[in-house]
Amino acid sequence: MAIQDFSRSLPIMLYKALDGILPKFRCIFNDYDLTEQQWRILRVLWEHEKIALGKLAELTLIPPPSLVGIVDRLLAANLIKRDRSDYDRRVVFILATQKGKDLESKVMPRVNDIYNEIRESFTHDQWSQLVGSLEKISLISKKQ
Amino acid sequence: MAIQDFSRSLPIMLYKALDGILPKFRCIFNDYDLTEQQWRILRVLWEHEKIALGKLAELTLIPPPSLVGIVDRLLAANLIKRDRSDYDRRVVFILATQKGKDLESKVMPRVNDIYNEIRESFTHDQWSQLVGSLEKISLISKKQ
DNA sequence: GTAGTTTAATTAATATATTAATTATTAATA
DNA sequence: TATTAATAATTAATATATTAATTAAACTAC
Repeated sequence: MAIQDFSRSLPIMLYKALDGILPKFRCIFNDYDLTEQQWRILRVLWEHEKIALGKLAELTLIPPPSLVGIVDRLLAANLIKRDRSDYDRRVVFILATQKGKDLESKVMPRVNDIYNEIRESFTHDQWSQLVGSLEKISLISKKQ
Repeated sequence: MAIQDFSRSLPIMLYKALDGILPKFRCIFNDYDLTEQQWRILRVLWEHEKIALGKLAELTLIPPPSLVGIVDRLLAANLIKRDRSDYDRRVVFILATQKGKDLESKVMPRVNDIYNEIRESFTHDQWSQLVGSLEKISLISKKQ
């Protein structure tokens, strides 16, 4: 099999796709002094009143060692709270403060506009094909 | 329009896809004491005898400020050389050393095996659909 | 030919990723 | 129960990303 062009390797294509859409979102986050990772954490907290740090790492795709520092900074910005579990003292729950909750109505509409703009540039069939392929790829390292 | 599940947002799906395949490649790079970014630079140098740092940043998708430090470390490992241009003293060319060139025959076959393994889990049609969609996404921030 | 502008690389400051080790707690087992 | 093993969070060390500012060189217009 012929050696493929590096620019058409799957990792590079995925990185380039991210580079293509992230700037649009970053413009929005920037207006609220949020980094992309901070946004991801708040985004999850708007759907979960209370969530263990490990579960938060899983849903945000942020590795736990990174998460600790990001949580520290969100704490300093008074956007979230820490709350150690009474049932299992190893577990730390993360919750949004009122200030953190209030951001949802400001940020989400603008973010959804971008989501829709992207989504609408594909047909329904193209989109479900894409979603299916990406899900398949994300499972590759899971099979033994 | 209904608020979509965060886990099905395009950025998260792209990140998850990367998380699905990168571990397979990292195992290989690890055997040669290379980081993923160092590998990307060498990968490009195996196709370009001599390349300006700016062009290297473009092809590897590594931002120039990061590239400076990564190049420093590859230099320390004696895998590449710096060479300032005589025609334009602002430009710095990067070249692989013999030691850097020698890695190609060791790393590329193993990397190509993974590429092929992934590629073969898709039909030709699915793959070209995927490539087309990713290319389209990567152009989004380019249009005014 | 000089002032102003652009460009390529770099530096600086801060945030995040990666990997390994550590701490505190809980679970499991002899 | 004492010991061992497993788990959740954290720390540590290093590498990379992001954004803004800087430096040096080249270009442009006057």
